[in-house]
Amino acid sequence: MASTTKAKSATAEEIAEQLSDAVHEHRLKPGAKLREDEVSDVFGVSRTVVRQALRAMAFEGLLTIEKNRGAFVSKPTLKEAHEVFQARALLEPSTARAAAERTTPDDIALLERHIAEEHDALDRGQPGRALKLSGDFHLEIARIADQQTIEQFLKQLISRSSLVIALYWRQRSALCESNAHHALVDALRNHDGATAEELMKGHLLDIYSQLDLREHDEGSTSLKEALRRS
Amino acid sequence: MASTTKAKSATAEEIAEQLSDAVHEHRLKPGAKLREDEVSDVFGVSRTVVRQALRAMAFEGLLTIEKNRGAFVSKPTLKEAHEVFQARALLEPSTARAAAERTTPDDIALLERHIAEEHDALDRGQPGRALKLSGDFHLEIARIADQQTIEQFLKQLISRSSLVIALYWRQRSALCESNAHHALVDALRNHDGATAEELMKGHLLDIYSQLDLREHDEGSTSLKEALRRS
DNA sequence: TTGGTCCGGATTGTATACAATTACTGCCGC
DNA sequence: GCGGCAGTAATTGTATACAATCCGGACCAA
Repeated sequence: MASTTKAKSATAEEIAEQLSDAVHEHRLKPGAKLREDEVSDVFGVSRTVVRQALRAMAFEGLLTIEKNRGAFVSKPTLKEAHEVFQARALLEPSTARAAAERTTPDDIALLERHIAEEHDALDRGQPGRALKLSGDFHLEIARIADQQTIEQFLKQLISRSSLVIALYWRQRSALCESNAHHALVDALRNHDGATAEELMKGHLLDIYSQLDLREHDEGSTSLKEALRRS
Repeated sequence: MASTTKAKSATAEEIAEQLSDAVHEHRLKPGAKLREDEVSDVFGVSRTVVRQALRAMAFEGLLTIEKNRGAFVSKPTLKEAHEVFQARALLEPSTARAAAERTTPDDIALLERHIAEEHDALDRGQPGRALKLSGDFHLEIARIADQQTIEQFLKQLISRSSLVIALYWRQRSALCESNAHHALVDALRNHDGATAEELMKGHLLDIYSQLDLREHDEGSTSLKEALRRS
């Protein structure tokens, strides 16, 4: 599963982060199962630590743990997909406004480096990594706003957004959001809170509108799962 | 700690819920330590299950787990206190508006029963229980709005609010919020989203303004802890 | 073939044993 | 009395052993 069989002896946080990255970059796709002793082999720790990591990820919404069955990468429903972006629409614009009033030159430099990395990843044909960086960009804004609580929620929402994108993204349109991020940085640099708020609102709507939200059959697995839950 | 030494063999979720109730009702106060084998004795399960419960509570912000030291009921800082109510101000008014459009007569009956219980608890001299019910009232509104994601966040925010209130509530003013809740129910019954939103906004500001947010020394323990972190 | 049942293997859930770390007490020197 | 130091008890962190549950295939009967 992972690129290289990694080093031994890791903490639960490190395991969770590496697995989270894999999910964010769509190397682990929704529905994939994570067996405990498989993960424990890869990371060279006991199942005890692995279970900590998996449960932590479940709490963030990345995994869904079914009792006696195991941990699976979550498959957000259409309803959950809507809810995620509704919640983001409530939290992020105000946060962007607050961030604009506190942005320092260092922050600007960091954000611009971030965008550059994002472009770089796209050029190298690593869309998964670009997507993860794009999510981190949004997180960075919450950090600048110095709102740890909201940042924490946003982390979960962005994680779930990544799953939503994996499931419902329209293939035809490439991710053209880099421009939106650049405009946001401009607003932040100018301490223009109102514009930052509006840009963020529009940016979220833009992503939202690029999702395919129609009801559709989910392939063979959904039938089995539907029966299981009967 | 608990009222009666409870029955044996409970699940992690049950343990977390009972402990959470104790925190919400201020029977477990911020700073209190929860030892693993003590809890495991009370509930008649092994430490393994207890640790699951404690970690789950830590994710919700109720507990803070310090490595090799144990789990303590969280003591939100002033900054965190502000952040909690800022986040609630972003989430709850819109949610109340959404709820107003979906409220059913059954929901109204439920909410009114809820308020009655709240008054009852106050009359019986159980302010802790009244506070918990008050928090559940807010959660109920998110449920009516059919926003599970926001409901989940709100659960955490209300938990933390309970801790904030335990630490920063001005003793002099009794909790007079019951009227606010009643007015909200009226707005919901009339499907008056705009009014519900405004009432919720005002209600949150009301609670917020009743907190004592000045900087102040935190007593003897903070010194020891400050030294520990040096 | 279809349907059902039973059994074996695989996987997760729980308890326990052990290691690592911390806190505490008592003692000593000053 | 005060501050440092050591040894021990107490507590948490991790690994492992065992129990419970689930999945899948074999087998049999209709």
